[in-house]
Amino acid sequence: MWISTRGQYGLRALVELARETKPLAIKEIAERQGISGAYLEQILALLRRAGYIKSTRGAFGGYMLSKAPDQITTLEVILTLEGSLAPVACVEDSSSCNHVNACGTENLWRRVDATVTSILLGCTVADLLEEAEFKDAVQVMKQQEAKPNYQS
Amino acid sequence: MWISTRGQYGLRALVELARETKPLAIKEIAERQGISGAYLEQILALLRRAGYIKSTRGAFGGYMLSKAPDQITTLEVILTLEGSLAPVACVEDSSSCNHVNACGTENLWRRVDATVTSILLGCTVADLLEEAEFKDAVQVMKQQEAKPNYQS
DNA sequence: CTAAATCCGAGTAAATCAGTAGGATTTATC
DNA sequence: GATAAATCCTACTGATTTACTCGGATTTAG
Repeated sequence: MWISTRGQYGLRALVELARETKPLAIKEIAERQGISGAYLEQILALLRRAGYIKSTRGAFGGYMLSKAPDQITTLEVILTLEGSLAPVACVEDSSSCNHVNACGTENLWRRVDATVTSILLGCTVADLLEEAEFKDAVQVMKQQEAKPNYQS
Repeated sequence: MWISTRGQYGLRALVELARETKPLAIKEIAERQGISGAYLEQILALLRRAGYIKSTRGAFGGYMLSKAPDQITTLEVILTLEGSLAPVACVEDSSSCNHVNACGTENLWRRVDATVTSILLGCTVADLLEEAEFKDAVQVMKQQEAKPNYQS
């Protein structure tokens, strides 16, 4: 598990915010996700300072996205919350290598890094919301199946 | 940096072993890589117990690969040393999810996991050795370029 | 016998993770 | 203006992991 809960919770919180058009309170998001509100608060603070969300203080306050969901890539969010996604240090900073022999692993790690980066760059919060809403719809369909319609 | 030095050092040690046909001592590998011998020893113990290398004890002892380099994928080595490569917990164990709403991030993390896995599965120790030897050759060529040949 | 090597278990300083705790500030509503 | 509901901010903490170090037991070539 190399994406910490900070990144996961943050991304999922953005999806929840993308569902709404009015401010959503930490407490509400935390309940939907089944996680600690105080912890989520710290994560949302990072996302706010990075400009992805804006807050309304006071009663009936909460958070809203400050950009359109399709303008927020999962890459930037994860980089904001996790710092870096490089599999090994030398992918970020090639001076961090001190081995004597030529290292055969460099290309491998660069390829891994580039691929992960490209997947996350190609996936926005809007895409995640779409997936979540599709799952919601499937869930509703299954419930209706289980409950046969006596009216027909 | 989500691949720890345990995985990196272990993989690089295997490449060193793949260069040799006789036992190579920890001390020698550690010097070539510029890392701690006592730490490397623990890593090699894991690789030995997992069956990738065999040891010869006593004077003039050391380690050798116990399989052909092209029969050892980087995936199995990294899994042995790192435990798991799943980006998030629910990719390994779907019961570890407790959120209430549908989660839009599941497919994303599964895609990342599958892609990383496939890259590592498609790269063997032989491939890493080839890259290392290519770099060695380039290094030699550069040195000869810098030192013009007065005999011609 | 000795030197060189692996084998094995214990310990450890530092960093990170996943929170908890508590108080200050802001704001809508009564 | 008081109150309740919310964000804001900083500090602390227990558990785990990381990247080692250390010491000694065992094995083996010469």
